[in-house]
Amino acid sequence: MRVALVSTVLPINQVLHGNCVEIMQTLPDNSVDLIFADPPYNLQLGGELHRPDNSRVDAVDNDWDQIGGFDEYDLFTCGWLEEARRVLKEDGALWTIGSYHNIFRVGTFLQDMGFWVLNDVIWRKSNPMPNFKGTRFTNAHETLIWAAKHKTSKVTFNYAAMKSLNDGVQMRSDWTLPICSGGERLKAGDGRKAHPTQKPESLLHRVLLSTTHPGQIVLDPFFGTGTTGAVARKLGRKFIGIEADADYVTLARQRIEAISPGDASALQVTASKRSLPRIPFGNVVEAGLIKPGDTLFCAQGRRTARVRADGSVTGGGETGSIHQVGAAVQGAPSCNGWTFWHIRRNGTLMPIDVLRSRIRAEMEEA
Amino acid sequence: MRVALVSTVLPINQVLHGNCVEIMQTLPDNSVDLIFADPPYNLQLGGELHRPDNSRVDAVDNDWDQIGGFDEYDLFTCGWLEEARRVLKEDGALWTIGSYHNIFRVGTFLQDMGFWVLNDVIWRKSNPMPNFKGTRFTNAHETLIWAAKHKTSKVTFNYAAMKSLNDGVQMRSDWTLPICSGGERLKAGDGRKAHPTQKPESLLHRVLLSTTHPGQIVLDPFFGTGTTGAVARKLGRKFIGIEADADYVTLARQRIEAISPGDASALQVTASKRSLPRIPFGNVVEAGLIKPGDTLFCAQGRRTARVRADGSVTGGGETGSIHQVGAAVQGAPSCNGWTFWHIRRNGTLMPIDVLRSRIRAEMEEA
DNA sequence: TACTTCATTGAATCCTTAC
DNA sequence: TGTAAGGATTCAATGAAGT
Repeated sequence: MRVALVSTVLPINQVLHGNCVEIMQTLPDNSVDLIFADPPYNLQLGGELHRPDNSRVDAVDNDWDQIGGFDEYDLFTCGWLEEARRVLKEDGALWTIGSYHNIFRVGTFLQDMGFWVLNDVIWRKSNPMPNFKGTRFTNAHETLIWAAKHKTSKVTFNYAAMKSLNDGVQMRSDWTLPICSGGERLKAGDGRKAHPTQKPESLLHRVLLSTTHPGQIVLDPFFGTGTTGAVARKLGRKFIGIEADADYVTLARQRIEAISPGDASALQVTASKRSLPRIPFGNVVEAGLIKPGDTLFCAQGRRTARVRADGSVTGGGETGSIHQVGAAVQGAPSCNGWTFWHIRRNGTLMPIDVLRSRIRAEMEEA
Repeated sequence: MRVALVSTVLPINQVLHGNCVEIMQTLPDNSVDLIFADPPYNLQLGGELHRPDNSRVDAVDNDWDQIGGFDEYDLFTCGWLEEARRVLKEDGALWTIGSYHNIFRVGTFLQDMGFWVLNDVIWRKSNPMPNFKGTRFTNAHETLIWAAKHKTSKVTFNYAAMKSLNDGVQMRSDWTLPICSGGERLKAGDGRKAHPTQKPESLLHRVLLSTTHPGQIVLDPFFGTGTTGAVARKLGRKFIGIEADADYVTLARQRIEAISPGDASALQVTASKRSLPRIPFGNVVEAGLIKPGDTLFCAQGRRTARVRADGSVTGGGETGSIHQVGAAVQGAPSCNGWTFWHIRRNGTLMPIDVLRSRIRAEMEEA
């Protein structure tokens, strides 16, 4: 048995040729930010599944063998998932994709291992292959699972960017995207499709844009012809690809080589407000934008509070922060004082958040 | 231990009160044509959740949904699935529904027991509850599994009826249907919803219409307030309902009693209006038709904006949607960005609406 | 009556940082 | 580790109330 040598230098932006479990064994613990895994679906095993002794798993087509088939598939799934989990950073997350042939099993093992499911996401194919025999519903979707390494992991989620990508409404758990075809579909030398299940770049675009920051490292243990790497390069993310098939490795390397990496300025996305620097309300008073003794109003002008020199306010018999008093006067469990309270300027009410924005802008100029 | 007495007469069109496993034990082998099961999802909710307007979300906090950890839930799942399988005819099929909390486990056990998955079907909710805290994708769907008792079972599938229901094109594995609300939603005496997870009749309509013939017997072991029975009666199918909660049993009996059987015409109201699908500008970026960093021009070429990876654009000192920035650079109150903005292709300017049309065309090709 | 506005609500594993 | 505090966060449908 081969002894894995753990490297200290990550093979960034490389396509590694070999068995994904063995190669992941050479990577250190807690080292990648995201994993995207598109494992074999246990449909056409295509020689990609092997038993621990390296004998090939034969295709099976009766009930008894089918259950045996699940056993083999389950072993295979646990194998790569365990290594993937070890390599993943504590605040990292994993995406995997599959169909009803395999996704229930992958999802169950994920949960049993302690991964924390954040969403299951449906890729609705706008142009799926029909069911030619008319015996079932058109199999028009695949299922992705987005899961954190732990329940407590602080994963990356670019909420505002997703909302922006969806014309200003919250992105849903079902994504309608066309399958990979046309010029995007890689062809082999004989003009036929190079890979049977090449994923569309639009799918990876959404995965990487939503759950990574530029510069973060994405590991794809079933790299195929390198869609993950191609999109990572376009979006300024780093990747590590692992692929067992030598032809695919060659194709993927050529494909990624030909892509000009996205420049940083074009990769700016809508930032979430949570990531902006925190401004205490006292700074607004200190800056003279509001004076001690000034009155704050709610949007309707019916509730009021009085500003004090230290940035606390008094209203409804309470004294405290703008948030605490805002919550108190409404009898609400919480309140964002920045948007709740207003000041009167030129006869109209203006949210005090405008003043915070002014201070933030001044900080930018410095 | 209680000894189950197996009856030879099926309790057709009855709502049985009790534990579903114990009651199924009184039913003979191979006796029902279809099973529809909506088991507890075992949601593990934290504390209270409030909407941005500070109103409290009325969550599912019923005892019956708290099964325990994965181990207990798995035992529970195996228990009802085994009995369900025994009671099912050899050519019968089972539907079950769930979310990512439980569906992977149910699906895995189904497969392990020898059920043969025919489709997983996605119920896309047209009006789901949003993710109020902006921490994940809107959980906008639930997953159904349709599985035959055996791989070789000759199950009922009304292909033509489904095609007709879908305006003459093959029914897909994703179904867009609204959640249960309005007059259909059963209310308790206090005017609040009687059951936290009542399913829409449109969903059961599609399930029963697609996979049963009139006169066949449908068993629902988690009957709740009886949606399965109500739709079965409307569609001329027979049902057996089992429900552990006495209040739900009473409500279900009243509900079904009030339905005139075979009155299917009342259900023909869910026909979908076909309007042009809304395409967010972000889809054009994801599809690679425009790249992050590309420049948009107005028709005269004098105003420009720069495209970002999340589908927002920057121009005239503003960042936002194509519509917002289009309005800003003109100093106009509003703007249709699809017709205002152009891209340069082969030396000429072309409205970006052309790219939207291209995406719509791909979606139509299905 | 027609239209607008506002309040309500739905299977939800729903915050983050500093002390 | 827990606690306290700042402050970020919603879409579609229904129905009642107001104009």
